[in-house]
Amino acid sequence: MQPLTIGRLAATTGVKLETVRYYERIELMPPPARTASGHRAYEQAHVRRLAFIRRARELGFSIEQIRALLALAEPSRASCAEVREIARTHLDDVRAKLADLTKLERILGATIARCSGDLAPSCPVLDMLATTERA
Amino acid sequence: MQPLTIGRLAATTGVKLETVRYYERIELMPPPARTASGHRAYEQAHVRRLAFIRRARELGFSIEQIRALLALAEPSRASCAEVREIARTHLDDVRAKLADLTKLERILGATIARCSGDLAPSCPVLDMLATTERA
DNA sequence: CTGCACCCTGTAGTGACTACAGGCGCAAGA
DNA sequence: TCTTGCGCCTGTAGTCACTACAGGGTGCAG
Repeated sequence: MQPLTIGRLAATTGVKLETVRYYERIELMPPPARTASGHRAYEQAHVRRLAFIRRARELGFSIEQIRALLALAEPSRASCAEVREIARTHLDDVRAKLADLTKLERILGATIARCSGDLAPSCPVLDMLATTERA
Repeated sequence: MQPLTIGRLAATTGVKLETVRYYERIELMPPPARTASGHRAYEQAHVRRLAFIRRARELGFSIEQIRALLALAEPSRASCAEVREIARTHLDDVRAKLADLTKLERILGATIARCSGDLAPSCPVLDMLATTERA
């Protein structure tokens, strides 16, 4: 298997080129071999690792969480419980955000619905934002 | 009406002291008068404006959106349509995030449910992350 | 050989704060 | 009177996860 350039790795995994370099800088990705001229040369293992990272980021895991997940995935995995713990913590975060956004959606939706958009004496949106503010 | 110190303004509106100074620096809040010794002295108008900002931030409006809302609220040219446009744009954002999070919640929830936490041959969470296909 | 896409490093910018560092002003307790 | 301690001041840097340059070098097709 031929090594890939950073551009090919980025295209293959759907991660931006600058982001790959960023992941290397923060030591989330291991530094690859270099060609004689200093270009990065990636192996298949890098593709797998970066794909894993991308998927986890899409699912909203933080970089630090991914670091932990990768560490747990590395050796002989008797650590499924720890993995589940990280995932459950993240799920709790997601559910909290979901609850906030749902409430928000209701408030904003109801307020905007009351707004005619015409030249009205007062604006329901501004009224909602300011019970005491006028000017 | 006595002017307030920055600490009192912060306590009254529930905005942190450093955040008040930050809002002044980015010109979201107008610079208040100063006492002889250089301490900030706030009027009632500042309290109203900061309360408006806080409410809007709670509802997830960006600083730039709030800047626009405040500009529209300033004179008596009640351009309710423009205000509604900003609010509707924000509502669209909220709904998009809501959809993403809902999907996420489903995937994470289902995956974790499949996880025993015991010593299993493979971990469903890691398997899901290692899978490139989109769910 | 001349373009031009690709790669390199390093730094700074994003949003919306938050956290110091290092100092001054002012009122109350010993 | 001293001192303690809080609250205020400025300015800078850190957070998170990138993203966007600036200013070059490399590699290959035409």
